[in-house]
Amino acid sequence: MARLESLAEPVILEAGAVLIREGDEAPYVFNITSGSVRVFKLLPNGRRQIIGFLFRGDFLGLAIGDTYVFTAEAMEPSSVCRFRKSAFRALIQDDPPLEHALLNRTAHELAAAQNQMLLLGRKTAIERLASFLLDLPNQDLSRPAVAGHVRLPMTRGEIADYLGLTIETVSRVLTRLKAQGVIRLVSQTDLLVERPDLLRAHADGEL
Amino acid sequence: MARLESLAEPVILEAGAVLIREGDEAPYVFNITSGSVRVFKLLPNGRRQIIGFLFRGDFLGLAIGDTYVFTAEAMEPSSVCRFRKSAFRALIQDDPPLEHALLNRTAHELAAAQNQMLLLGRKTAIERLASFLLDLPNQDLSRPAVAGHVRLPMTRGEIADYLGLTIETVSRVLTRLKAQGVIRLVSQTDLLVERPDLLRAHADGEL
DNA sequence: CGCTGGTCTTGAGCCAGATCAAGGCGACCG
DNA sequence: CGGTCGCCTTGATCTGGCTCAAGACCAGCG
Repeated sequence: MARLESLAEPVILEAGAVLIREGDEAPYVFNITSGSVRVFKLLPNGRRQIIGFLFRGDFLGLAIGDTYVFTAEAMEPSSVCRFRKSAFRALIQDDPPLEHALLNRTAHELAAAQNQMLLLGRKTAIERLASFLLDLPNQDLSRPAVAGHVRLPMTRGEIADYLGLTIETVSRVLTRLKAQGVIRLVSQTDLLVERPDLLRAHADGEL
Repeated sequence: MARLESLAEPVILEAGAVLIREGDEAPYVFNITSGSVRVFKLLPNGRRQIIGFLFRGDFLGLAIGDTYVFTAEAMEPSSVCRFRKSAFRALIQDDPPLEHALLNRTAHELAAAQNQMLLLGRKTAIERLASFLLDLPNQDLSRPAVAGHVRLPMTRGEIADYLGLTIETVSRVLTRLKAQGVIRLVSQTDLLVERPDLLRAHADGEL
């Protein structure tokens, strides 16, 4: 880790800054030190699929090949550490524990991607939202975690593009969950899960 | 590799045999030596999402955790090599090149999963089929590869569950592509791509 | 051969979610 | 504080793909 740090170039990003552009040459690997990042792919006519949301500690750009296969943008003011890929590879080369940790992370990401494939291919809108709310890492480290409290650091549009829906459907389904007493909308970015059991049942497609 | 083989237990599977059952304890890792395997997840009411099709040489069951997170079944008479996970892990432990190769494979699988997320979340039925036909590894090793020839070793139902569609839609879209002169259906399991350019355009959502 | 069961195609109608359209609600700013 | 700009919500309508239904096409088998 100490050796990793010696290679790190810190970079400060403002909200909306492009970290990685799909199709560009891929000389860097990144590690997020603060803030949040959205990773997505685009179709020619502008349709967007968000692949994931990344937070402090997450790695980015590890994927193989000479060009990036997705775009990454800061969602808010953020900071990252940048490593030249060649140097990063060399470091991994003679640090088996590091490579092992990387394999572990990648395997976890793969499992998460497979869950998302199930969600995108076979779940209804309400099941997608329920799954999403349950999966959200309750990464609200600043304040004492209130039980059932969920922060949505992204916009409705980003949620929609992550879940393969439209903004309107996301909004309507949240309203529906509220009407059912499953959740309570505290503000646009905060909500309370009042019935975790029902939310779980929805997520698993049992209702 | 030689050491790998010393740990291998060969297993013969008939068509439809269950290799891995989601939720079961996960003591084994597998490598496919012949045939083909479908990997999928189920929702309580029977909806199925096929995560991938695996062929000779592919690894299976590497994912972390104590229980399998998906089901795997042989699609035809197949054979695999089985390794105890503990032994496999120990072997990896002191074989960095092997671990490196594994990381590489996993990273590739992750990239493929991300492409599939784009497909499932944002592509139309015709775009999904076009992408699928282009991605199919032309793994027809037995006969001299005819240019543009694609074999579909799986049923329409399996294609549907892989692409997040229904059997009927898969059938209709193939008929539509045929009517457009993009492909020709030679038999139920074989087709010819007559206009690769159009197929590519469809796959990228440009039509 | 004719039967049988599985798979595939095709048609008709329907519906969940998309699209189109109109406000509402803050947050920020001068 | 009034105005403006970005989101977000809500309503009305439309539609791509699903569902339901009926045959067609085999391959295997007695």
